[in-house]
Amino acid sequence: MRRQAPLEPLPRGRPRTFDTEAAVERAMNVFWTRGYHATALPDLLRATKLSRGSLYAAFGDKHALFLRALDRYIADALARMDVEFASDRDPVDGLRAYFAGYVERNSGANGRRGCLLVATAMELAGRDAEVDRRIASFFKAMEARVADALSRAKAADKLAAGVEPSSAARIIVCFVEGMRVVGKTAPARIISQATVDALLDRFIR
Amino acid sequence: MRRQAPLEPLPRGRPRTFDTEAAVERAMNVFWTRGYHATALPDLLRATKLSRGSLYAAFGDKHALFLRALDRYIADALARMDVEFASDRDPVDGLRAYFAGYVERNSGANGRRGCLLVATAMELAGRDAEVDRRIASFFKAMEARVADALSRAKAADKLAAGVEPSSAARIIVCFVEGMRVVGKTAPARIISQATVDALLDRFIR
DNA sequence: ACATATATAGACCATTCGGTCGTTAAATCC
DNA sequence: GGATTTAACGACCGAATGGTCTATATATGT
Repeated sequence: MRRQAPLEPLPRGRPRTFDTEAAVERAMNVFWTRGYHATALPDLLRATKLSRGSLYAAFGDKHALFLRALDRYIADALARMDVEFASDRDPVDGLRAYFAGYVERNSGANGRRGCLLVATAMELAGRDAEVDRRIASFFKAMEARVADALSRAKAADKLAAGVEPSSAARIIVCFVEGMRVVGKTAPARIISQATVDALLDRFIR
Repeated sequence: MRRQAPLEPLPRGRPRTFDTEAAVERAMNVFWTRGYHATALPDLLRATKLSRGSLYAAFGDKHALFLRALDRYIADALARMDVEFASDRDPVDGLRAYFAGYVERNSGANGRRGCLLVATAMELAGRDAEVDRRIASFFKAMEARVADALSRAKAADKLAAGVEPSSAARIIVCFVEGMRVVGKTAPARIISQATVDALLDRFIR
C-alpha cells in the first residue's frame, strides 16, 4: 500500500513570513492583561506586528483569534498539571507542586495580572457557547487530575481521616481559582503560601 | 440653641421625577449580567428608563455610575453577612448560613449570572484605582467577619483540632469566590451543597 | 406673578470600533 | 518564463461608542 498523502498539502502561493503560533502567543498575552472586550484591534496589531489584513486572513476575526489564544492558555495549563501530577510521582508531592505553582502565579505582578481562564469565565461564560465548552471542560479536567492524585494518596494511606478524594478535589479547584480572584488585589506571597499550607494540612495525614 | 440647618438644603429648581437609588439598582443589574466594558450606554438607558442627559446629569458618567452600582452591590453583601454572622448567634450556625447563601447564589441561573464583585475584580482590578480600593476592602471585610466567627467557634471548642481561625478564614474566602467562578459553567446545586458541607466538615468538630 | 434653578429629552459630536477590499509582492507549478 | 496562488499592507467602511449641548418643561422662593 502506498504512503498516505500528507494531511497538509504543500502550500501553493507565497508563504507566510510570520510565525502563526508566535502571533497567537502575543495575542494571548494581550487578552490576558486586558480582557476580551477591552482589547481593541490596534492592541492586537501592535502586539502581533501584523497588519489588519494579515491578521484577518490568518485567523478570521477577533473572536476566532481569542479562541486560539484561550486554547493555547488551556493547553499550557494542562501540560503543567500533567507534569505535576505525573503518575510515577508521589501524589502528595504532586499536590505540593501544584499548589506551589499557584502560589507563584498568584504572587506580585503575576497575581495582579490574574488568570485568563478565570477572567474569561467571568466575562464571557454564558454568552459564548464556544467559551463555555472550553471553560467547563478545563475545570473538569483539572478536577479529575486533582481527584486522581488524592485517590492515589488515599491508597497510600496519606489522607487525613474522613477525606473523600472527589469532594476534596472540588474544594481544591474552587480554592485555587478563588485565590486567583483575591490575588488580583492582594498578591502577597507569604499569605498565599501560608494559606495553601493550611489547606493541605486539612487533607494530608 | 437653634436647630441646625439640614445638611442637604431644599432643592431649588424642578425636582427629579425618577428615583436615583432605583436607577442605580437597575444599572447594577445590567453591569452584573454583562460586565463593565460590554454594557453600552443604550443598555443603561433602557434599563434605567432615563435619557442620556438625565443620566449624565445625575451620575456624571458611565464610570461613576458603575462605581455607585458596585458600592450598592458591596453594601448588600456586607449587610447580608452582618445578619449571618450576628454576634448573638451561634457562630457555627452563622457559617452554615453563610455557606447556604453561597450555594443559593451559585445554583442554576443565579450561578450562571455570576458575581459582580468577582467579575469586576477580574475585569478592572489593577487598571482602576477606585475599583481596586473597593475590591480589596471588601475581601478584607469578608475575611474579618469569617475569622471572627471562627474565633468564636474556637472559643466554644467547636473547631476541629489544629484549625487556626485566621488562615481558615482566608481559605474560606478563596473557596467561596472560586465557587462563583466554577459556578459560571457548572452551577449544580447538589454538587455545591456537598462541596461546602465537605469543607465545613474539615473545620468543625 | 415672576425670577431663578434644575430636570428632561434627544439631536448632535468626534472618535473608535471591528471588519472588508483593492493593490502590490512573492512564492510555486507547469 | 508565464500562469497561478497566496501573503502583505493600509486605505477605507458603516456602525457604534461615550459624552455634550441646546431647547423646553416644571418646580421653588419671594
